[in-house]
Amino acid sequence: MASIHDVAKLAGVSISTVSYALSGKRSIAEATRIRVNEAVETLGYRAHAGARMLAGDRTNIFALTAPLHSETYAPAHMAFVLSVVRAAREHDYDVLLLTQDEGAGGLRRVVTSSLVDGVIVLDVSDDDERIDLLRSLDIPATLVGVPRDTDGLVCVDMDFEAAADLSLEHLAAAGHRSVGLIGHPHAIYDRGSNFPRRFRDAFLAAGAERGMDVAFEMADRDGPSVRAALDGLAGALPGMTGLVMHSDESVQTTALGILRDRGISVPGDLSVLSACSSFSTEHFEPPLDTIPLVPDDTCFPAVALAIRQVGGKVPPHVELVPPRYIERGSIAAPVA
Amino acid sequence: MASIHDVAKLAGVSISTVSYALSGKRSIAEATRIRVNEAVETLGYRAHAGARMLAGDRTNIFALTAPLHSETYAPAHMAFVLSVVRAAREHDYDVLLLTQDEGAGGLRRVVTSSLVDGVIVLDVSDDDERIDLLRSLDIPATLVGVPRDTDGLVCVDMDFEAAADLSLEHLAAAGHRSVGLIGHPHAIYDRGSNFPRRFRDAFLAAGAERGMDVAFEMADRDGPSVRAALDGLAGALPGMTGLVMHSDESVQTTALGILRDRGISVPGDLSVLSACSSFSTEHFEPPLDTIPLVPDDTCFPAVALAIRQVGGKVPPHVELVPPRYIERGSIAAPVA
DNA sequence: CCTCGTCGTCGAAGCGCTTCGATTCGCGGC
DNA sequence: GCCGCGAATCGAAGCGCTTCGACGACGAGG
Repeated sequence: MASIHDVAKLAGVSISTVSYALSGKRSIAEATRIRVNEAVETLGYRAHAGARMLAGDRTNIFALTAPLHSETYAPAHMAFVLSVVRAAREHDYDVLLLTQDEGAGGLRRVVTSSLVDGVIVLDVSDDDERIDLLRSLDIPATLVGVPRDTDGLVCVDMDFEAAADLSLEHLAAAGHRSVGLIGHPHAIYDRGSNFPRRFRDAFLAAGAERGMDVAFEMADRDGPSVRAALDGLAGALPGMTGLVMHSDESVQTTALGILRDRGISVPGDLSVLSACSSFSTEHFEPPLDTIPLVPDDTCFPAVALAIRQVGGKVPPHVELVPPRYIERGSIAAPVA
Repeated sequence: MASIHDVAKLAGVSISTVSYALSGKRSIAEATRIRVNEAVETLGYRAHAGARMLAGDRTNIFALTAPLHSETYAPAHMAFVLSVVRAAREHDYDVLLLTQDEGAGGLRRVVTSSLVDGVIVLDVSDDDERIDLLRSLDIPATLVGVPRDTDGLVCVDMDFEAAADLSLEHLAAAGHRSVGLIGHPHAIYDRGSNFPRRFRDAFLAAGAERGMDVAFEMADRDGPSVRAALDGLAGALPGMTGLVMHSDESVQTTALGILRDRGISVPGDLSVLSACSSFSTEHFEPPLDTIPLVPDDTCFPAVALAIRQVGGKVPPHVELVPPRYIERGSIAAPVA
C-alpha cells in the first residue's frame, strides 16, 4: 500500500504539503495541488485509517446500536439500519454494527477504545440501559426515538403525537365520529418500545379532545389475533365508521383480507388509514391513505446531528419530524 | 482516556511490559501480570484502536457486504447479518456494514485504507462485481454462497444440492412419485442470486435420477401468484402427491392458506415439506417437515475462515454444510 | 530601498501502541 | 568460582498521519 511518503516523493513535495493539499486545511498553490492529486491517483493512495485515527483524533466511524428483539418487525428494522448507513456515508462516515448480545458492553468497548466518534441509537425503549451509559460516556450520540427521560440527550423522531392527531383530523373532516385503532403486538408495548405507546396515547387523547368515540386494540401477527382485534373494536364502538392501523405490514394485509372476507368494503363501509407505516401501502387492495414513516426522514437528521456533535457541542434537545399525509382514496364520508 | 503510559506508571513497569502482559506474547512474571491487570482495571484502560491498528497491522474489524435488493426477503437477510456480527464478536472482531449504494467502491475504500482485516460477502450472485475486486485486492475474504466461478475464493454455503436430494429422498421413502417445487420470486432467479437456482437445478436433476415426476414453479409474494404457481404444478403433475417449498415465509404461509381454503389437507391429501427456510415452520398450520437453513451454520464457519486467512494463507476452497432434516409430521404416505 | 504581511512550503514533534534487540538477574553445571 | 542460559524487563524505533511553528519569497506601502 502506498503511503503518504510515496505520494510526497512522486509529487516532489513534503509529506505535510501532501496532507494539507488533501485536507485543504491550509492554502496550497493550485499547481501543487494538481501534482499531488495526480500522484494520489497513479499510486492509488488512501490514507491509512489507523494512522489517521491516531494522529487526527477522529475515526470517521459511528457505532450503530440497533437491538433486534423477537417481536421486532425485521423489514422496518432493516430499513432503518440501511438508512443510517447511507446517511453516514454522505458525510464520509462508516458504520460499525453492534448487536444486543453484548448489551451495553459493546457500546462501552467501542467508545472507550476510541474506535468510533459517536453513536446512533435505534429502537429506543423507555428505560434503556444504553441511555445511562451514553450519558456517562459523554460522547456524540443521537437517539432515533424519544425515551421517557430525555435529559441531556439529543433525540430525533417522527412526531407521533402530531401523526395521531392528523389521522383523526382527516377522518373527522370526512365526517367520522367513531374510529378504532389497531396497534402492534402486545409484546412491543410490554417491552417499553415507546413509539407505539406514544401513538396510542396521543390517538386516544386526540379523540377525546375532538369529542370522538375512539377505541384501541393490539394485534399479533396471526389471523385469529387480528380478527379478535377487529371484533374488539366493533364491540367497543358499535357505530365505528373509521379504522386507523398503526401496525406492521402483515397485520394490515391480514386485516384488509378479513374485511374483504366479511364483505366490508373500503372505503364504502369503512374508511381505513395506515398510520406511521414504514412500507408502501400503494399496492394494498385497496391502496390506503397513509401517514408514512420514512426511515430517511429521521435517520438523516440523526446522523447530521451526530456529525455536528463531533464538531462541537450541540445542546441536548428533541427534534420531531412533522407527519405528512398521503391520500389514496381509502377514506370517504360515512354512510348513515 | 487512560493510555498505556498511565497503566505502566501505576503498575510501576515499562509500557512494553504492559503490552506484553496484556498480549501474552512474551513471558511475564505472575506478580507483574497481576499488578498490570489491577492498574488496567482501576484506570478502565482500553487500548486506543487507531494506535493498535497502526502499530499492530491489524484492525480487528471485518467488512460485511450484504446487498439488499428489493426482492430480498428482509427477515432472512437480517438474520444472516446478525449471525455474522455475533460470529465476529466471538473472535473479538467488529463488523463494518457496507451497503449496495457505493457498489464495490465501498469495499475498495475500506480495504485500501486498511480499515478492515478482511471481508465477509453475503448474498453472492453469479457474476458479482465484488468478486473480481476481491480477487485483485488479495485480502482475507469469505463468501457465504457459491458463485459460478469459485477460482481463488474461499466459500461457505449450505449444500443445496444435498438438501434438494434429501427432500426427495424423504418423500420417496414415504412412497411419493410425483412432487412439485415452489420456488422464490422470478426476480431472484433473474438477478443471478445463485442458491435458488442451485436448489431448483438439483431438485429437478435428483427427481429425474430417482425416476420421479417433478415440476417447478416460481411464486411472488402475493396471493394470486402463489395460486398460479400451485395451479401450474397441478397442471404439470396431475398425480402430484408431494410439495416442496423453497421460498420465503410469506409465500409458504399463503400457500398453506390456499390449500386449506381448497379443502386440501396436509398431509392427508398432500405431503408438504419446507426446504432451506431460514425461519421456523413450527408454528405453521400444520407444522411442516423442514430442512432448515440456519444462518449460524454458514456464518460462523465463514467468519472462522476469515480469521484463519488473517493469520496466514488458507487455500481457496468451497465448504458445503450438510443439510439436516426435521420431522414434524407433514409427510405421510400418498393416498391411492 | 527597507519593512512588513501573506502565501506556500517544509521539518519535526507527537498520537499510543507493538515489537525487536539489549540488559539484568539468578541459577545450575562444570 | 566462573560461564552460560533462560526468564523478566526495559528502552527505543518505528507504524503513517496531522499539525504547529518556522522560513523563504514576493508584492505592497512607506
